[in-house]
Amino acid sequence: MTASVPIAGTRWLDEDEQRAWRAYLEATLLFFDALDRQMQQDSGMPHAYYEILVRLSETDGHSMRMSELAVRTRSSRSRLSHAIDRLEERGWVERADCPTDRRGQLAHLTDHGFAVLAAAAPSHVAVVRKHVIDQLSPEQIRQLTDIGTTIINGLEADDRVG
Amino acid sequence: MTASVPIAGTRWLDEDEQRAWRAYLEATLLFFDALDRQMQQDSGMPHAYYEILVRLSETDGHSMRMSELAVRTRSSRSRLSHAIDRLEERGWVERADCPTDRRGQLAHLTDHGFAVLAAAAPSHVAVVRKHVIDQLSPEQIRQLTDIGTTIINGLEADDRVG
DNA sequence: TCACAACAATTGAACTCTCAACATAATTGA
DNA sequence: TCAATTATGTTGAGAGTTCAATTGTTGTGA
Repeated sequence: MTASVPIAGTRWLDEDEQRAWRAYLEATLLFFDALDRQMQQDSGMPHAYYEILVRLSETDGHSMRMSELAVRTRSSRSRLSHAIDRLEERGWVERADCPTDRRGQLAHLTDHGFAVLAAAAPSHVAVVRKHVIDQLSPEQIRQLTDIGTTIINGLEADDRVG
Repeated sequence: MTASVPIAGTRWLDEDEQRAWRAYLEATLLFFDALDRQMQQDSGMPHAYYEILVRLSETDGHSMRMSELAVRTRSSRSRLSHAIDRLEERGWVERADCPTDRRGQLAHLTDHGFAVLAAAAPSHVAVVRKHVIDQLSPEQIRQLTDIGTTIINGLEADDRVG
């Protein structure tokens, strides 16, 4: 739908906006498909699972509350819960009761999980570099940081309001 | 995994690159989740289906070959085939034999499908505007276009090679 | 012309994600 | 103190995606 189909009250995208949106959309569709395919082939897990392992590996004790982990990985609680099920089946993560809140659960990265993460990391970085980072100038790296941060802030503000 | 875990031959991301990648990743995870949720609530379809209808609506005759439609929507053939199944069940799209190639199939947007698309468009544009376009300056809109286009070109070149 | 490769599209199973519903525990405030 | 509210996490069903295998068609080179 374009500006040639006017509907009262709708501000359509102008040509520049349309191009930006399509470029962002298509780049993202293509890249995330490529990323997931590569992660699946090289490391036997989807990218989302890799990010869970990364987040756990960055903490002291390689453990984190489920709710905290969901926020950090930008995941829903339900998605995380299912994902941790799969990761537990593979022995990469274990669940433990939270000592300070009986509702809580801790996700803990096992030594095996850490080894799997370490093995997966190089090819993951290689793909991100090849298709994103190394394609862009240092200036564009800064621009992408600003654009991404701005979008995140807007979405988080929106979240807090409704 | 960071530069603090050196592995021979791997070029890790430096701090600026790391920030850019995380900002892009998280903005995209948050935004596409929000977009899909909104599309599902307001229009009863995932964003990917909306894009299929848009592409069909942009052609003369509201028809396109499956393979062509797959390329334009940055979709796999399999994904598209399943998606068209669902869209056909709802009466928004119909399949027809291709007159020039007996292997081929045409996807055709029905009048009902077009009406559904027209009804869905305003709230779709509103979300894209709210969370992306209206958050960015005209300069950032240009930057995002360039960044996205660069990434697309790299991925397409990679595709042609291997 | 014919065998063989490449192309177009589909299929079904396995997997991931979403959504709503649920169970349990902590917190709030009257 | 205790009922109502809020928070944490899980579950199962339904929906979408992926991957490999399959069918049928077209193109190519000997």
